[in-house]
Amino acid sequence: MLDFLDREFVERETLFVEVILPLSLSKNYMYRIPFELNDQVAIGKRVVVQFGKNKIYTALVKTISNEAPEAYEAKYIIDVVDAYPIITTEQLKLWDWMTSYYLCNEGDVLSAALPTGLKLASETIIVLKEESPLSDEDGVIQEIVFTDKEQIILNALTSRPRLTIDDVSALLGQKTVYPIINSLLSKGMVYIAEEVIEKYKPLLKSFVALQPFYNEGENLKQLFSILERAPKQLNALLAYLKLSKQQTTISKQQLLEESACGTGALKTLVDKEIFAVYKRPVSRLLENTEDFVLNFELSEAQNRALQQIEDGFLTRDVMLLHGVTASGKTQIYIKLIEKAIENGGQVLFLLPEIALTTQIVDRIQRYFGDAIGVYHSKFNNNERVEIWNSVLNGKYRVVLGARSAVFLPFKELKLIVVDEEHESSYKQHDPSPRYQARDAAVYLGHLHQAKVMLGSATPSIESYYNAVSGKYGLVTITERFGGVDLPLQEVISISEETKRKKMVSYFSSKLIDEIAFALENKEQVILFQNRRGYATILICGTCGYAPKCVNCDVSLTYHKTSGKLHCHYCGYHQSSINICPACGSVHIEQKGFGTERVEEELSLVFPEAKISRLDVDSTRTKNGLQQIISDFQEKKTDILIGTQMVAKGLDFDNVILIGVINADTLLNYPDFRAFERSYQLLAQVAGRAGRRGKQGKVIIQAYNDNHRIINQVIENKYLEMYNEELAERKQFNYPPFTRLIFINIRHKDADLLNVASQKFASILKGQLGGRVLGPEQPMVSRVRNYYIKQVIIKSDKNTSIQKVKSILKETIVQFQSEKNYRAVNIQVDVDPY
DNA sequence: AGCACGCCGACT
DNA sequence: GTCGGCGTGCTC
Repeated sequence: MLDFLDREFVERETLFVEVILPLSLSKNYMYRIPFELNDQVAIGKRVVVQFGKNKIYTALVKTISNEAPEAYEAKYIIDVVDAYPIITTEQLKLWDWMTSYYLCNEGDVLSAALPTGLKLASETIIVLKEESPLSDEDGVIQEIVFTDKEQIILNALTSRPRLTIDDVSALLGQKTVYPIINSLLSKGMVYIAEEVIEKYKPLLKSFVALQPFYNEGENLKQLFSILERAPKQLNALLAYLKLSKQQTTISKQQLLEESACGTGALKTLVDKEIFAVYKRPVSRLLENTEDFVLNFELSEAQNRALQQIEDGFLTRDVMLLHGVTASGKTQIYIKLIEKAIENGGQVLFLLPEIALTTQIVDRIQRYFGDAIGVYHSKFNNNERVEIWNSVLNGKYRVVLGARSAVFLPFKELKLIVVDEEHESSYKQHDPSPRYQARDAAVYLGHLHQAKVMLGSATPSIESYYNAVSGKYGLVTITERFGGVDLPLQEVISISEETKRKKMVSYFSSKLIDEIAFALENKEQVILFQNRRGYATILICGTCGYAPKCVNCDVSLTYHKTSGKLHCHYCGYHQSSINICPACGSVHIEQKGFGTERVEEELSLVFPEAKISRLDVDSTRTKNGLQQIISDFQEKKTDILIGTQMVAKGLDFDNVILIGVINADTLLNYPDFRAFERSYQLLAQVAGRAGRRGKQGKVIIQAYNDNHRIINQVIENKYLEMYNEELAERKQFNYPPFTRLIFINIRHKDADLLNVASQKFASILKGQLGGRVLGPEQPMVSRVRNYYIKQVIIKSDKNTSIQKVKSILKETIVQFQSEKNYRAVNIQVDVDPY
């Protein structure tokens, strides 16, 4: 008896879990496990918990312990969602690293990592009570008086079964709604409930099956005679029997297509209990069953590089492949991927977002068939959940993805490829976690003992430095695949051309001649202008007034397509002006120009040419991007004008000419990386020219035609650029010789912000001395009505960055504990590039 | 994030 | 006066 009780006691151990909630909270919360769920709870599973007064969330179990928290009584978890953990221990380690490295909350990481479909949250709904209490228990009719607002809600509830808090707020046109809802609640007219929304819905498809009874030969024979006088139904039966020889399950859709019997006949068959229709969840993901093995041979240079990479991986975990544009890096990746999956491993292939919509994905997908998954923002929730599960259960051996793919639940990761590793889109700027996916990938590789392959034609200074200094291995390819020559590159001085009156609009005579020549030969052209919109700003020629955004400290950009002035920071727009609102003058001038204007001017010069535009504005609509790209690929367009989007991993085979309309704006950007970025962008743009057998041509127009960066691009001198940049970085204490942390301090009140940021900087300086710079006014000092000040920490290599971060964290806590500054928003951006 | 509570200005 | 906006604090 005692024995039994003892065992019972052990089994009924009181357990507590620490969970991560999908909210930006600075700490995790503890819940108690009810005994009956003890053996269902596990680390990495989701649990349903109540947080606060009535909100329900799914949270993720991080740790389990048998120690009760002392300071408070823990709430019970409500339920366990998953049968198996959906998060691996490696993922939890990656999250921990990200939380401490980028100084963010664990909830931020969780929110970024999990597809929305795996996050549940409840919503408060208001429902009308069936029995309205217009009489009390004694049957006495009571007069209940409603206010107008209460009446509005009651009326709405007669036509709609339920209202959300937002609905009520919209209905009343006011923000504070709880007093009214509470009043209705106390009058007994409504009740409120928390509805948990399951965001992921499996796709159900209808299948058809013959009732088992007719599987007997005799019965089936009889069935034929029964259906003799119903030809359509007989057709359906025949079609079914035919299909069932080839496959085990037959969908309703398939049967209808095969037999052309119509839904009516099928329904009759179901009613007669000859057929049964049932629903089953199916995958939304396209099955790539075609076995499309494309065989290709590596060139000698590629083989050499591959060998060097494999040798390098024997002693190093990270290799950098520096291969000129069109040197065939993708084929090398494919060989590496092949070997990794042959050894039973999984592979993560990171690409910039835009490149995921195109050829490279196609190429790799054809090669690896249905073992490959693609993960990026184009997919909806449901699809993302299915991809997640396919990675988790090991169905996907290879995943191509944008930066967020580092969060997928790999179990046997053996190789990570980061293509175009220099791309700035690997860095997430907003919201937190402000992580750099390339760096996270290196850490992820470390966690899985996987090899990491970074590749680029124009490596970032940091990565190249890591390679040169021996932290990474380095492999270089200097020749293009198939021996295609690098494009002929030429710089045109805009000032010279202007002086000689040879500019037609924004185009030099040389550029115009080359475009004309290309069009005559039915070749394609890309023009690059790194500004969107029509005119950069409008300015009054009389008084100098320029329209500015009402929410941000920037001038508005004129967009001709919409006929409006747009703010590129907050999305604000207003109608354009013909008369200066300050002085009444009609002399409004347009300064600067963007892609829209280039498009318009070019169509005047080449009215016959088919021109399209690739920028954020033209790709905003769904499929807009895909459409523009495929039209260009299929040669439906002759000339493509684009912002830097055209440089990001897009491959076009028939482009013979690239024109850079104005290289100066890039070079003049006030940032220590401006030259590096300019080199990368120009070299990448230039690399799009002449990829299939033909030598391409690149024309760069600039006022600063003698700029060293332009010369280095033209002469393809990456190393020279690297060395000069590195010397500059060393001299002025920039990465890779120091580490940067940006601290953006924001508040709606400019004066308070000034005081607060001064105070914050001085506390920090007290701890970190000269490593702290600022506060300074950033280039754009107000966005969405928040004023911004920036404090920068520049920490040299001899200082422990871990120490700096913990001091920073403490300083923020200390600063925020002061009442006046509690509302001041502080955002930390570690490695802000 | 979202909800309660408490303070304060602007109107029936 | 009272309604509604807004700032502040808390959630295991």
